[in-house]
Amino acid sequence: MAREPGDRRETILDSAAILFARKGVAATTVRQIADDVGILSGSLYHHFNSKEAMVDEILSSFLRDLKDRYTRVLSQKADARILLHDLVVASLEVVEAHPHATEIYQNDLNYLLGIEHFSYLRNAGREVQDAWLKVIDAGIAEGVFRNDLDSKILYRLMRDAIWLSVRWFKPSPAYPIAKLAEDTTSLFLDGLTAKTA
Amino acid sequence: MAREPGDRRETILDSAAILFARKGVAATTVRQIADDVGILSGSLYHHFNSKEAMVDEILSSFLRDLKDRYTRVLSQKADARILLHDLVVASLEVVEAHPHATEIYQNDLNYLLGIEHFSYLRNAGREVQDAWLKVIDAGIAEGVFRNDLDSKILYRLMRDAIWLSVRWFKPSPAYPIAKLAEDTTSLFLDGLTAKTA
DNA sequence: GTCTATAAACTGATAGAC
DNA sequence: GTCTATCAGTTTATAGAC
Repeated sequence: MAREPGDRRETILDSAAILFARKGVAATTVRQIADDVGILSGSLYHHFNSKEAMVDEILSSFLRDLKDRYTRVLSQKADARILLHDLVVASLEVVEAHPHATEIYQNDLNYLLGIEHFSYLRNAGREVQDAWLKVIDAGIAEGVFRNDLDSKILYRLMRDAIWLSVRWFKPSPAYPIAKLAEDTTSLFLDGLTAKTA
Repeated sequence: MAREPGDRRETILDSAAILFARKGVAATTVRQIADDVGILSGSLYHHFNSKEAMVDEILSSFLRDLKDRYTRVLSQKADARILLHDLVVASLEVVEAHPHATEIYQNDLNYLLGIEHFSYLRNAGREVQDAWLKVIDAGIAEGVFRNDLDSKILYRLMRDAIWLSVRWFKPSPAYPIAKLAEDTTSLFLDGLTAKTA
């Protein structure tokens, strides 16, 4: 098993992401990251310019993946119900692929937005919103979705329910990610009320 | 307008709560709190034993209020649909009454649970969950709610959507908190799909 | 690529004057 | 109740040896 170049960087980023997600970026010290990797804190600066740079790299790859998947979903021609379902699936797949980055984004966004360098996160959030609003508004226009609820409010309610699943959902053979996507979509599309058959 | 005793404590807690909510507990320094109040950091320790003690007081009054309101809701005899609606209303009223505490709880729970003193927050979360599960499970048993979705998953999806509204919802005359409660309940009970009348 | 050593700034908190 | 002054510990980050 030959080690690739850049392997070391990845090891460090993995440790950092786990710690950032568990205790928050501000409360995680470079010493703790170095301890976890098994080196001294000064050595981290051979690989990264700063603690911020580590956060940046973690969040960037997360957002890149998210944007790609959303673009793929929106490129389909399909019923708004299908597209909404596919956005849920795409989101949950990103949660699965980047659980720590997702948690950092959810927990520390306010803190990061206070740092000049991370102001680009505001645009990222806006692009995600645009994707959802496109689908929701199309559904309303087609008469597939109700028109008595504000689409931005619908988006925000669904967004938070979906992304915060990173805090509690652990996929298992009995309840895999695909099943959570089905159940979440079903709840949002059809509601909790029992069918009076 | 006579100043009550304890007024000063409240002033400090208000500043602290706003800063904790905006940047996170770990990233907020006692100096920043003191600056915001208009005193020096050492003077804070005449009113509080530690930074933790401030967080503790902010979260305690938040959780006390929440628990009281949930108890009042559950003491009613009513249809599960009504009780679910009332839990939503109670939650959003607590968000409105304690916006900063709500945000601190949502953003910094992981960090706080890492501090020995805040382990009681785990129980608080469990009690909230119990209240919701009681209502959801009763609704399923009565046949009012669907029985094909796991009640714990339903709870978590609704919980995160409701509580995270603290991050974006600002009540206005045109869209007051009661309206958000109606819309949220309506989405969860009836879903997004248009009625085919 | 890691370590040694350390700088420079910042942190929560304390003691005692006023 | 606030300020002055300060402590002891911690923080991110750097310079240079190995």
